[in-house]
Amino acid sequence: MPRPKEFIPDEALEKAMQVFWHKGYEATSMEDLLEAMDLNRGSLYDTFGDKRQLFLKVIDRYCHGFVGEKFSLLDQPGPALPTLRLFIRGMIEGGLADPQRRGCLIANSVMELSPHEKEIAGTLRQVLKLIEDTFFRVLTRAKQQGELNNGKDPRALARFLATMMQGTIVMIKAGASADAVNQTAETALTILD
Amino acid sequence: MPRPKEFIPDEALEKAMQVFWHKGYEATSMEDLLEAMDLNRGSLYDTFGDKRQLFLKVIDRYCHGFVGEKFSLLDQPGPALPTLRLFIRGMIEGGLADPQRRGCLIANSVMELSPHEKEIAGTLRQVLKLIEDTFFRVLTRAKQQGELNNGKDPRALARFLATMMQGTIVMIKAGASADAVNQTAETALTILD
DNA sequence: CACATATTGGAACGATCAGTCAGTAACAAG
DNA sequence: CTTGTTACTGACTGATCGTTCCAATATGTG
Repeated sequence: MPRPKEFIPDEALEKAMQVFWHKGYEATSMEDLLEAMDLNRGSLYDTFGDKRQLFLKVIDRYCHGFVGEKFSLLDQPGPALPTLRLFIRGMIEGGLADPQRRGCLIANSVMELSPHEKEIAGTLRQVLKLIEDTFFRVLTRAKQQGELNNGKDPRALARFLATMMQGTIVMIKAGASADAVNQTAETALTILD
Repeated sequence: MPRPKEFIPDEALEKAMQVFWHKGYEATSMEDLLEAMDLNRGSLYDTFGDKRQLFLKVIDRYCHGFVGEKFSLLDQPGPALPTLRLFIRGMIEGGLADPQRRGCLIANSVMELSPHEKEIAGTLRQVLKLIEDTFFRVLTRAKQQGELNNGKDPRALARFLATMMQGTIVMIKAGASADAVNQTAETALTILD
């Protein structure tokens, strides 16, 4: 009996994500979102709540969709360490290829909001934990398969890789050259040897 | 003959820096700045120009004062590598000790503004280059003094350390535990062995 | 003491902010 | 067709944004 929506919520959420990713939370106005999502105020507020709630939904989508999809590659059986290396190089290549240098929505949001928005900060911390844990699993598997030196600590390495990724994102956003970023990544990866 | 200013510009700039550091550029209002700097609109605009110009002055101050001061320790004669290790550990300890977890004004600004504000982005890139070059000098010195393995590349390591620092700042802002951050730092430092 | 000058305090500007709401439109069930 | 339920529309709110402007004020010099 209700009148059907004239938009697909998930598609609208995708558009909202692009805007937040590109401009950041504060710098994104509801006007921006309405235009990008191609719907009107009432529909937006009815469907997604206010700006913060919408943003939380966007973060959730980014986490489960974008991040989850990419990182699930690491949990597939087969050689662990080479896959991990390829994954990290691919991640960096992707970041460098973006002409807008938007970096990573998670890192952007941590830097902009974590100190002030406790609820959002909690969500973001969970995502980072998820990333660390994925690295941990693949490193543990690498160790079991004899690909990783037995003296190495998978937890420490997982944290190291996660931190390194975030640092690389900062450098990419700062405008570092592809050469410098790649050299840094290769330097970091030597720690797995 | 003119009436003297009732405030010390440099002190006011210091206050402005604290606000920008804590809240970020967009989220800081002129109202916030007026209150913190304890002066009135006319004086602020006459002395520092508009918000962006004030921010550039703040960045400049942060770079020459805060960053310059700390990093100059690395250029002093004596043992290079141990000094570098102490420096990095001290940097991280300082970041963790800040109850507000403000991170680093440079990194914060890169993440918030670099993609959109070309002028500010240029200034920030210069500061990061300055940091990388300081690491490069100390590593080169370490190599000359036989403290660093001859096979190591000072430029690559300098970039690595700079990137690692930025990543650590992200993690600190994200609310990572001191243990995790310290473990990560120690893992990263093994690359100097 | 008075002049010249820069600072000061605050009113006011238009623009934009996030969010609200009453009125209209569209669908499905009875 | 009527009715109930939801979605869309767009004008509107009060607050806040960065910025401008000016009269009042306070100072050091002649």
